Amino acid sequence: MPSTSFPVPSKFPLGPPVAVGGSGETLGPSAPAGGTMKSAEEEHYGYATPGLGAGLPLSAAHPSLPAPCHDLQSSAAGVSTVGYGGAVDSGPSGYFLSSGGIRPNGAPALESPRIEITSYLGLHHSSSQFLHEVDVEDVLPKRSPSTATLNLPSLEAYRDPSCLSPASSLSSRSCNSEASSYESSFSYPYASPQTSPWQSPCVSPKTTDPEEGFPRGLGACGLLGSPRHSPSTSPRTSVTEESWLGARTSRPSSPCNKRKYGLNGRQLSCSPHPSPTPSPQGSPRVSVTDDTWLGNTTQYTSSAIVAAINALSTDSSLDLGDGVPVKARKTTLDHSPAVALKVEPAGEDLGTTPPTPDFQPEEFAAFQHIRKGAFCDQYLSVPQHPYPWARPRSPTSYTSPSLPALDWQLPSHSGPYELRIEVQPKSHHRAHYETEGSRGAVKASAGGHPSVQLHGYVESEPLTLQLFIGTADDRLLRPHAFYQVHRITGKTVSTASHEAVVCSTKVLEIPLLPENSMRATIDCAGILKLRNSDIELRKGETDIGRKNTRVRLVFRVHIPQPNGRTLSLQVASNPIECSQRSAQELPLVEKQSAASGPVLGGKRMVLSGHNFLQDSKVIFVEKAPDGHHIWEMEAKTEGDLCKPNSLVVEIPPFRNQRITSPVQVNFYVCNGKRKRSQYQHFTYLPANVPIIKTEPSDDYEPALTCGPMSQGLSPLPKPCYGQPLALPPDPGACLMPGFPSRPQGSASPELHDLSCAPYGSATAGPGHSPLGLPRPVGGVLTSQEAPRPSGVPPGPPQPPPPTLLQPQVSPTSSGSCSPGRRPALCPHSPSSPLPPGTREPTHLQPCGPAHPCGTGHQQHQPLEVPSSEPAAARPLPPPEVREDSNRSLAPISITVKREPQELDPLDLDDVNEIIRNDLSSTNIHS
DNA sequence: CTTCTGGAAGCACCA
DNA sequence: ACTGGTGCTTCCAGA
Repeated sequence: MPSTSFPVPSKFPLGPPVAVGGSGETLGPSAPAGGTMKSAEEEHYGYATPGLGAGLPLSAAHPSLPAPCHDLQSSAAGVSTVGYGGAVDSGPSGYFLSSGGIRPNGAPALESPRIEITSYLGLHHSSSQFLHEVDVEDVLPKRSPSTATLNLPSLEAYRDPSCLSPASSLSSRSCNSEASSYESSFSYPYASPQTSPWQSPCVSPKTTDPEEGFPRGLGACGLLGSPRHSPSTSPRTSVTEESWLGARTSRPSSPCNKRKYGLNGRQLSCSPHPSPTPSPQGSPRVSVTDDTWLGNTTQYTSSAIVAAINALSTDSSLDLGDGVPVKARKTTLDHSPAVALKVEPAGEDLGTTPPTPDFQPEEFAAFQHIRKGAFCDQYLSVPQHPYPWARPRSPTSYTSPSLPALDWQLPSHSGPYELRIEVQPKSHHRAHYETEGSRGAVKASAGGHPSVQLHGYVESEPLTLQLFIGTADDRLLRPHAFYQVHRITGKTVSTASHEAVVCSTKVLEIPLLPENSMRATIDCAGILKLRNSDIELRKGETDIGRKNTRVRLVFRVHIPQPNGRTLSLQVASNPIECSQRSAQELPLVEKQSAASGPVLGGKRMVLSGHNFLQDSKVIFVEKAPDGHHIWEMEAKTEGDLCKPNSLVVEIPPFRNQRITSPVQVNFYVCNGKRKRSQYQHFTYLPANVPIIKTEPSDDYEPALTCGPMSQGLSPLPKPCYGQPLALPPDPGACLMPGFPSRPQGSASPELHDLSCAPYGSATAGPGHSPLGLPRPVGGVLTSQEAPRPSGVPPGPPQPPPPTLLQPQVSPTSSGSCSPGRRPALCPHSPSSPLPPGTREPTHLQPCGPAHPCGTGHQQHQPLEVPSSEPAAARPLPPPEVREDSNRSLAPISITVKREPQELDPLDLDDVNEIIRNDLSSTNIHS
């Protein structure tokens, strides 16, 4: 493990800043050793950690918001502060406020003690949890300062101890542990309190911890964010807190019983104890649970209530909040109880997290520590880890503070820079469970390993490439709740890496060195599968794990800018099927020869992928915003040409030959009742599409639906959500420091729109997620929030008033963590499937406010507001953008271009009428 | 001996 | 309520 520590530390610019602040402080207090290291780091970096913490401000605002993560992110953004060091901007205050109680003090306060409470498995009840939280908060303050840093880590570690034991593979554990510790500190920023807990655990325990930690952590973000709805049910409901805990516990327990629902349900998790099996873990989990519990219980009172309310108000939010948030929140909230309450309502998650933000890193750390510590403590109190590597890490960890939340959609290129995946990973990679040994690093389809390169960077300063496991569904890209990146070490691994935890999401940090042309070979990243039962129980988790087995590798790089800001770029790989069974049976479309075609159909399209059968069927589907299928048509396939890896289909004519603007539909390959590929995007172009289309709006709509996805070629073009590339809502997002960009007015409105539409539809239809964002409390957010959000689409179904919007936005951002919330921005590329990676802000277009952005699912898509993005982001990207570019700029026009091909010069008049009708209709709908 | 894998058994859930 | 098909996890065993 330690080995991992690379020399790099210094190299990673980011790390230092972030980590430093939080970690350093925290460490110092609690663990001498660790502390020292961190402190050292901090010194080097000189961040203002505290300030950074401030970055969080947003979060504070968000409090209401659900996702802690968001908070973090948002906060960062909001703060705009300095990139790394970030200053804090006013944000902090905001945070505090928002956090309400959060106050720094409070936050830290988390009372580790509470942890003890943990015991309370029985608590199940949320109420109890809240209570805990409260307590914690109270406690925190006290400790926060001193203990916080070090202690937490230690605590966590200790807690995790349980984890430790459990853990299985060294690599992971070791990594985790190490990383985790650091991470935790770092993470704060991002992660909100939530994170912390996780992290801490992870960290400390070293080995095992990691896993546990992640899951939990994941839960926070992932849960929130993701919501898959899909499947249906979502277990999580009840448990939020518990779930977190449970999750943790459960794993360990795995042995025991997996899921007994009864068990799970609650306590069982507690069962975590049970988990013990996993030995270490068991306890750890327990602890965790405890934590959660505690948190819950304590805070419960107020927060619980609030949460409940919130939940009611906003579904998605709720979940989020519920999940991890609770604790986190609580903790954070704790700081300011009153506030907390408020927050919670809004978005639990947010609230929680945010609070943290406020606090200085230290505080966060404290929180985390506390939590962790609490948990851990109770269980184990092991000394923290050695920090040897700690320092090194710290550099890496930097990210946290002001960096954009992991669920933020960021562009892959901006100005002269472009982050590109030179070698895509294989479409299948069997993830390993914690109970199994590692299944190795993700490989490239052609052998070797994926590789990523940052183009356009001419500085001599090394950067850190972040890697985390993201979702691959139609929705916006976000950390995957059920999968975590797993650090692979060993003789076969040539790339140095270090694990960090951000918002409960494990992030692998890999050095990008100028001497290597800023290129990194990803041979150190495996994929860990978390048990569905563990994750679904999380408070905030809305996604379900069943059949949610596709992921994408998400790479990020944060480039310091002369103006003190940080430009963040992100690119996501093609989807990777991680299920053994699915990989063997489900058809997978990796590429399609055409992303769009005339409404008349008749053209052939070649699909390449896996598991195609002679009798495979290709079904084209048009979905309404609410998710209903408006039209379904089986395409003719050429059996003769069908091969396991390729399928030739004849594009069927669209139901409406008179469309005036491109219409995005989906199609999938079906090998049987339950053996369907993911939806792929396809855009029907008007037969005549004269350029008439003038109205962007029209175009947009269509585009929205799918557009984004197209970027890449990605096989998966998922519909709207596509996330793939989504852009960041705002470019600004990209820039860490000042989120100023965000503020950009226009954006916000748009966002709102998006959010509204998307969310609404999203939720409605597919069911997904929970977008519901809490509205948050817009008020709460205040200015701070506004900034950040830009990217994020607001969750709320309906757009709030302008003012609110911003706030919401921010919340959303914060919410990013939360599933529902994710930003809606989407690139417009209409149909074309964008590669995941690509996304540019610019590309994004705002969806009409009203529009449901596209089809139901797509709604999420949002739109983006290019303008909103900060200059940095904005810079359009270089040509590379590809499809996106087209989209981006003028979605409409672009579309138009396409159309021409097929269009006939038909009757413009008719066309115009149609357009008008469409518009009017759309407006109405909207 | 450890790690990486492929295969599959068992159990629980979904239709 | 029952049953078959699926999907998720855990185990086993070979390389």
